[in-house]
Amino acid sequence: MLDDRKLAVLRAIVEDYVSTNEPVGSKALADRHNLGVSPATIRNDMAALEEQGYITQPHTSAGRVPTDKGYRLFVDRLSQIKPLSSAERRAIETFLAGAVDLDEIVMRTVRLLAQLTRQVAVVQYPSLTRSSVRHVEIVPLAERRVMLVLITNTGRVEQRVVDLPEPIADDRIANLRAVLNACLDGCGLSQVPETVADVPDRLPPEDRPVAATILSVLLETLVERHEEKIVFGGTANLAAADFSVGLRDVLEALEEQVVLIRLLGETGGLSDITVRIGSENPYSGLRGTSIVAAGYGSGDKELARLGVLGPTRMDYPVTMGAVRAVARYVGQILAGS
Amino acid sequence: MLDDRKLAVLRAIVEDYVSTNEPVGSKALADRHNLGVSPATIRNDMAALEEQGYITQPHTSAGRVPTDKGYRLFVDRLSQIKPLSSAERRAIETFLAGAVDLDEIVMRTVRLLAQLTRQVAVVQYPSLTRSSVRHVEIVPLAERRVMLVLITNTGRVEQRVVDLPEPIADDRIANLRAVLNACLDGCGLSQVPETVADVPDRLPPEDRPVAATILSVLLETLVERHEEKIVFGGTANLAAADFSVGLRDVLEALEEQVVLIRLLGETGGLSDITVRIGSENPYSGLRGTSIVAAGYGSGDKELARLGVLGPTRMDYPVTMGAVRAVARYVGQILAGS
DNA sequence: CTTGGCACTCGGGAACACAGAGTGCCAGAG
DNA sequence: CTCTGGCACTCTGTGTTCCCGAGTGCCAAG
Repeated sequence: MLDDRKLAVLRAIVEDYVSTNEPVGSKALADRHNLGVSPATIRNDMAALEEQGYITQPHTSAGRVPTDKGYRLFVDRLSQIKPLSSAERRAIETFLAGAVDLDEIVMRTVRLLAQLTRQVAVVQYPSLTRSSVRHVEIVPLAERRVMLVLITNTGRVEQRVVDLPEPIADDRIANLRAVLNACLDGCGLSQVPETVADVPDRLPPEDRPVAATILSVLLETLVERHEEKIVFGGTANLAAADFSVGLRDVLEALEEQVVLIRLLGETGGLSDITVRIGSENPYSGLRGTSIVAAGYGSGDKELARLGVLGPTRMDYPVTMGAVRAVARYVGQILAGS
Repeated sequence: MLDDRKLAVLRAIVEDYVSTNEPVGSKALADRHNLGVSPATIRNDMAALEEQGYITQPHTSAGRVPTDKGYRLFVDRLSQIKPLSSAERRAIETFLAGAVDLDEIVMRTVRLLAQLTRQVAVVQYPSLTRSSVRHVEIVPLAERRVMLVLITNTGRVEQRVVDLPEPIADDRIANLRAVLNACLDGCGLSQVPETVADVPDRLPPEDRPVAATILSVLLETLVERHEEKIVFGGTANLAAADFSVGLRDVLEALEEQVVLIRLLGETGGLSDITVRIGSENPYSGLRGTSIVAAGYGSGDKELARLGVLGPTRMDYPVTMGAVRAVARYVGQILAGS
């Protein structure tokens, strides 16, 4: 059905279209790639490719443009991920290494990705549900008010102010803190609900009401914050792409946390790269855009995802290379801190 | 030089141009506003206004458009800040009241402002330098590693991992924490450097090296984070405005923290509203945009600033009203938490 | 199966004309 | 001195027409 030459033609079309942003015709193809056949032959192949929905012409007698299906085939079978240059690798490394805390790691990652790919970058904070507890701190603020701080092994910090039902002395707080930490240290966040069930039993009866209040806030924090935290940057690159049409929709989508999270998608393997092309992705405002995403994590556990978003007409091999590389480095940095 | 009628004409031009986005001519003015004079008279006034640089014509024989100088006069002398409707007030109140921590307050404020003004919203986190210490926490992570957590009276939390020169037992950490908190509690962040100078003296000699390390990181955090944290949102509104030209520049400016901070500008009084119109603002990429900003804070102290950014052709009275209202409510919320 | 030739189609730019909105100026009235 | 109506002038934006060129599909021959 699709012999090797037809595939080569499709590849050539995608490459040319990506680099020139103009519909590509049979003559130009024959000139720029040495396919060893004449334009007429290419035209026949193109007719076949169009027949099967891999390419299309914007109007009669213009060149051909890849369809989403065409890009899909290209990504799956016709392209190889392009590794970064060693200069780029070094740049990533030094740039990320300068970060002092999680916020800064994430922020720098966004900038890095955006700059490297000239696209919009999207980075998810290490997921709460997949992290574990490193420490729980209870800080007295006023007689009947404490701040609850939860620190995860990924460096993420959640804090909440808690109003207590009754005043409580500092030493009782200290005890509560010790018990909590004893129970929870190293506990996976998803196990926290079961684990804390034991806590009241280990406390003197008079502390239990206060503990209950604090624990309920703790659980609430976990549940409520189940919605993942996510940031993006590099929107200026959108304006540079010829986008204009639909730009508004894209910006709107980016500001919708929910859409953004679904966009990054479910996890594949840790260094699997997910590509969603145009209409494949789950939000109609993003019909003209593709998403290239990957998971990152330390060790072999995926903590969260990151990726870029750009016009379907993007340089997939290069973009995928950049996303993969950044994901790996972020994983390393997180593991080391 | 500028009699009342000329000012009325200018006001009418600004209002019409803002609402229609088309150069406004003498006839249209005479029709839509009852100025009581004929178009010819208005033409004479317009000639005078143009002479003095308040309005301009895009090309010969088009209507007039206000210049930056014209908007300035309008804002300073011809307009009154328009208060929000009570429905809007209620909406603000309930929306902001639902926030559980500082991050969420800021995030919601951004959304609120963006939605209310249909413009890009910019909100600065309560400034570190103008806050004071509520609590310092030192959390042991490993034998020679602790996490330093700094909580401010505005609810802001800064954390840093510190590698220690030598192992240290938990009870010594506890002592250090107690001393630190005793010294720093309630201390304005800008006074911290002097205040911590005493700390080593109050510690047993063997703890001093460790304390020195921790203190240096603490000071570093204060200095380094002197750069203020700032977020924005509502960029989709930019695309909706006819912007197109220069949009790229605007997006770039928004992603530059430094530019953004200077944009919000120095503090005036607490409920003073600052307006920067077009070329008045300090960044060339923003020639076509205006910034409306205000300080917010609890009590009478300004903690930080917030505002919106939009095309110079914006509805200043309404925008200023929204910014002022939001700033006040945010102040209240912060004071209450 | 490939190739060169050929007629056909269509989009986009250039040239042009035209209507409409708006101006500036002037002379006369209040 | 100020306001007004009239008038000639000057633009821009839009619609029309025309033409070129790129690119195609098809066909017959190698």
